[in-house]
Amino acid sequence: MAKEYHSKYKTWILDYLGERKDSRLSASEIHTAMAKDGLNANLVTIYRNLDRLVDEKKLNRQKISGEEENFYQFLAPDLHCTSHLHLICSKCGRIIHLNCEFMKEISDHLLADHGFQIDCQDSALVGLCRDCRAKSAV
Amino acid sequence: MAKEYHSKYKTWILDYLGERKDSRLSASEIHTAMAKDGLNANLVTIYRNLDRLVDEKKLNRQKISGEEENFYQFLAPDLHCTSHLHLICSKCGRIIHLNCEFMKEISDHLLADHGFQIDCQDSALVGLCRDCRAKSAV
DNA sequence: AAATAAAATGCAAATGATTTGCAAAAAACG
DNA sequence: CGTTTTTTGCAAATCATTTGCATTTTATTT
Repeated sequence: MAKEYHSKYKTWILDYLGERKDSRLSASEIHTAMAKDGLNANLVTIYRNLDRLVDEKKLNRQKISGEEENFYQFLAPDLHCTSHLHLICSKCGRIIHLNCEFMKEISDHLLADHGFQIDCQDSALVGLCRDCRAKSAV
Repeated sequence: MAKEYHSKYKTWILDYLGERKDSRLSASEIHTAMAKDGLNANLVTIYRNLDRLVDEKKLNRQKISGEEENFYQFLAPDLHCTSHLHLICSKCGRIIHLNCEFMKEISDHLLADHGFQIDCQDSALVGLCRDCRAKSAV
């Protein structure tokens, strides 16, 4: 008879990120957005709920070169985020889920020719998305 | 008539990482290794020299998911590190330079099919190298 | 070799993201 | 309601990294 507690903050975070599957937000960005929505949690509470959600594998935590903060990203079973790579735009933060047949070629090649077994969850390809490339090519 | 100062610490760091092109070390690892070699610099000095070397594009600074520290990697023009991806073993830290023809296929595909222009310098594929995979498959 | 200028160093303290200890508030369940 | 367990907030700790500043080292010029 395990008790089922729930935190409104945790629910809010999951909903919020679930509506933004193509982006990744930092703890403080989430904190700010939540406050704008009238829900005032302590930043520590945000961190704790993010930790729980990562433990429950409902969110993914990513840190890439040049960033000082961790970023959190929605992770649902039906997104298959553990089996594909993510492209992250270094300008706007947009996430592109690399859900194409080419993905398999990459992992096969790495394994066959380099003996390397990729861990998609922790890997990320950084660069410029189409929109930001267009903007910067003024 | 720009004066040319040089720091023995900077030289030591570059030499040390230059002899370890297939690995990446953190500031404190470098600090420790340097001390073992009888050269005692303050950790702050290590940080400052690493910054300079990154500015001079002689080292690359990388941070990946799950790591709290920055890691530094030797970067020489003849290694073409800016135009290929790096595979990083999450277990032993080994770096594999993805210097193969397949690399071009990856970047071409990302650009053509996803409009994404990869920045190899900040991208890294994390996973298990051949040796660590063999060990963990006991 | 001494004087000057610029850069490199060490120390202490600041920073910024994240974590932790602890007591109080909220939720679950009998 | 009363008890138990979880969640929260606050203050303080932590950890990697950075900064301010006075001192030392180095390069270059007398």
